[in-house]
Amino acid sequence: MAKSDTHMTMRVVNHIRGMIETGGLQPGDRIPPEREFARKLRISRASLRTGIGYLAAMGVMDVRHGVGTFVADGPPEIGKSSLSLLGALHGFQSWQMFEARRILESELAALAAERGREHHFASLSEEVAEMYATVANPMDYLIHDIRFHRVIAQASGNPILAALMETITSALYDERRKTAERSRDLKESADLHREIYRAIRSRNAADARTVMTRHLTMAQSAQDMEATSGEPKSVARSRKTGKRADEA
Amino acid sequence: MAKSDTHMTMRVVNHIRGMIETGGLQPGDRIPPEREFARKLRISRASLRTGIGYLAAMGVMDVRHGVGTFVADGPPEIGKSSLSLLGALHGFQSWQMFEARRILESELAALAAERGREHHFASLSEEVAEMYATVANPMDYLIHDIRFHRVIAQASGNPILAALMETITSALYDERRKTAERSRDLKESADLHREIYRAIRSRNAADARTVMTRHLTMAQSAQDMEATSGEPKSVARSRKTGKRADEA
DNA sequence: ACTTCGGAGAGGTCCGACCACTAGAATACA
DNA sequence: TGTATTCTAGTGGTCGGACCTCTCCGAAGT
Repeated sequence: MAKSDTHMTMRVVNHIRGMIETGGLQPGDRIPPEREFARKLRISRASLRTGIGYLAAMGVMDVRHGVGTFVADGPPEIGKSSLSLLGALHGFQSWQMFEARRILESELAALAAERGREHHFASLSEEVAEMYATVANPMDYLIHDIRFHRVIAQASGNPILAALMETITSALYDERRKTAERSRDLKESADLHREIYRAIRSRNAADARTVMTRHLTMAQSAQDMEATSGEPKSVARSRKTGKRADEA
Repeated sequence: MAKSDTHMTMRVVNHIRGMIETGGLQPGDRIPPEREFARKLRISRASLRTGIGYLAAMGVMDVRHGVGTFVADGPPEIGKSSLSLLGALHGFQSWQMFEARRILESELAALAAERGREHHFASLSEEVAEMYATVANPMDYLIHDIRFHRVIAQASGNPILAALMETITSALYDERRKTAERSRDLKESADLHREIYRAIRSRNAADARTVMTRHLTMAQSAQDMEATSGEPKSVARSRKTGKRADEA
């Protein structure tokens, strides 16, 4: 994991990495134009672009056509776009994604109960109110649902876990974004969110974790039911060998 | 997340994605040589390469100089090399990584207790034995330590969580790979691993989770102590604004 | 002021040549 | 015969330089 010499790609990556680690490059900053930067690093523009592409794929750089290349701003993203690809490749099952989400979010809720601040609680309260107000409109409801969970992730005080959650949930939505839930379910869902909110606000970590687990378990079975009645196929496809994960 | 038309990169990515999703491309398979493939897709070799580079950065493709380009084999990797970069960029704290690891591995241990199979238990047992045998050699000990945790991840039956764990632990080792622990600590560590093993083998999920949590908490304080006595600097550097993570 | 137009500057794509690496075939040697 | 060496075809890596497209913003026109 060193190879600073060969491989132009790594040369670029390490150079920029160094600029970031020494604080010379911060989120939102712009790097020099490709032609100029390439000249400075004594490499071709093509090679420079390879390196930048690598960093952009990992969410570290943000390339904007006609504008420039910037260090990524906003919340960190860990392999956000890769999980669905990897999922198709390794045949991830839907229940595995739900399980991962359930585990992450439950702990996130517990942490939020311990470390959340007043403005987080205020946001959560507001989103819950909006959820009740939009039970008749699944599209709008979903927006507040997502925001609710996102606020909890922020309130947990752990951006790494928050990023992991973001990765999984986006892959989950990617898989089945249709799932137009019925209003009756949404009412129940809103009730659960309210319970979660109360547990967090009263700093009851154990309850927050428990209710969040219950909420996500229900959400999973709801989707499973809908999937079963529709097309009974799983995410996984037939594979050449099904035992790759068992080797050392 | 569609844009199949413009952007050559996405055209390539989506094409290969399609080949994977329809099962026409499986792990280990080789894609055509760049020149030929580019001609087939009616795009330049350069554009094809940017697309492949994107997929390679996400761990979906494996490009081997002088040999060919293959669909990634082996266990899935989610942003494995990106976390340390992202960490430097967003100022992830060491304790946050430890916390994420603790949460993931604790649940992984619990799941392993529920779903582990005989051959997993056998592997765990063997690694524990090796750990006791190498308490005097931190270098060798570490190998078995890592393998022990990896077997648990496999035994959990959830490759997604396993991949996330892999991502975090590798970033953790990346940060401080020196930490030559003392033999006395290793003996205690081995004892804890043995306890974890026993809990898992006896299918006691609660105990497995508890002991794993204890183990990782101890490991963290051990490293913290060592770090404090040495250089009292944190992973984070000074930032322009410290409130980026709080916006909607 | 407001709108429109155009140009500067940035990234995106392409071409075609050449370099570097790998694996296996062909060859030389013991 | 068996083994070591060399050669070579095939494949990814790098290069430079031409040209296209997109954004932004200021100048000109209304």
